[in-house]
Amino acid sequence: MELLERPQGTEDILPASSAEWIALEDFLRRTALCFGFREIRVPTFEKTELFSRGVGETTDVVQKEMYTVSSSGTHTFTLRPEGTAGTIRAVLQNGLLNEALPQRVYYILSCFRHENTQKGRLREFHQFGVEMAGSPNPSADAEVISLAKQIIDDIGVKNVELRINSIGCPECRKKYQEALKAYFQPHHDTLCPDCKSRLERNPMRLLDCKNEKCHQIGKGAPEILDYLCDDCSQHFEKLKRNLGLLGIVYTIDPRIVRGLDYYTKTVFEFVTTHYNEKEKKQETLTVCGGGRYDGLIEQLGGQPTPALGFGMGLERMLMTLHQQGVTLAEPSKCDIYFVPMGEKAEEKALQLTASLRKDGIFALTDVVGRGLRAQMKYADKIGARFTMVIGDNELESGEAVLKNMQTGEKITMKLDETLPERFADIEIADRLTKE
RNA sequence: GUGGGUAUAGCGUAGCUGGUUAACGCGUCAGUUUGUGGCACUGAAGACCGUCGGUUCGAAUCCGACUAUCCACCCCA
Repeated sequence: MELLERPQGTEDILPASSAEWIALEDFLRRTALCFGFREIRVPTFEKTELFSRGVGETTDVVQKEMYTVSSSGTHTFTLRPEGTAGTIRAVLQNGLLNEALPQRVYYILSCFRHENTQKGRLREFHQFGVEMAGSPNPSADAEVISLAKQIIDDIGVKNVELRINSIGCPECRKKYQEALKAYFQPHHDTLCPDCKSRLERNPMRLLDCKNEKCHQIGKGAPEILDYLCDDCSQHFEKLKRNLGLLGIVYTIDPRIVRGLDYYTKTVFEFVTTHYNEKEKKQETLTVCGGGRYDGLIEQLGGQPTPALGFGMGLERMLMTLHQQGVTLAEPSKCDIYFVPMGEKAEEKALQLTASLRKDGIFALTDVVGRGLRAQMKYADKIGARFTMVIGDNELESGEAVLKNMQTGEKITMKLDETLPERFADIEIADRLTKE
């Protein structure tokens, strides 16, 4: 039954949970709009070079996690491993930076990374993200962060911590990396093998090594914040001030370096903490990560333009909500189910169902040919809120009984063209009494 | 790429000191006389016991490999 096996790291979103995804997406769209962001939709795949140049040749994402296919032989294409590169490409290609700046766009899309899967880590996962281009000002950073913050708070995720850092501009980083090398060099022999190679390639990566020895050595390492140039330093100070004004609590985490090369200055993460009863330890999960990438647009061939953004993992958001006992939405239930008995009644039910549907009511009737009892059972199983039996008696009298499946209450109604309207009133009243 | 766990109907499980028709719960379908669902009862469908190979008279059960999946490292959303 290999055919029936889903590829590793992918998920089916079934009818039972799709309502929750829709609710989440609606919420994201509404909130993003309040901050002036409008939706952009870009292709699922792009030319491979866009990612290798945009995301960075040396990153793990580019080096070993991309799904790359060649088609015509002249180009190779890659399923997007993140949303920023393609979005910026579209913004540049379509001249969106010629509109009033800053340009604000958001996206909801799936990303693909060939990783080993585990909890909260998929090969196809969904991301909500925003990008703002055209402002070098730290208040732009604060605005983007406050959008993420508002989403996380309003949707009801708890135990979330905002961690910020500045990794400076390329100049400060160069100085810092030299300082790091100088610091770690004497410890070279005690470092783990990974870190030995990191020392040459990307010394900043040593800082978040989980190896105990490297970790200990790293504790005394110089911090990037001490190596920021005046401009970067002032930028970071103003960001902190703005966050304070917005009442946004944060911690400074000098070890956030982020895995994508395009970041400059501000980087941040929203991290959830969750106590795992089984393992008896605190687990953390990044649900949102982002930062400023002032060099990316130029790197991709546009006019030098400062920009920033974030990506938010939707599976991780839902997972965290579920761990915290929150459900965003329940699947829709049938409003009314018609139970016809006999051929004539079937015809009547068919017409009634159609007329209710035209009024936007979720109405069903038998399409299997079941008897009364079986139909009632079916209506019960699908959670129908009302049922109406139609047989010879009803056809003759032109009246039928509407039954509230939850309360058992019965109302006699005329089977004429006013039925949809009158049913809608009853249905709304029923909904209200429940809330 | 590295390390560990798991693999039996749609789902959750039992069976695992080898022994013939693989069991149970939930779910699905039909029925308990065409006039009202939830409860109960009856019955049915549904599993080549992850795959391949080995040991044996005999394998879901023991052994090996592979694959998938989960968890952790790495890294990230």
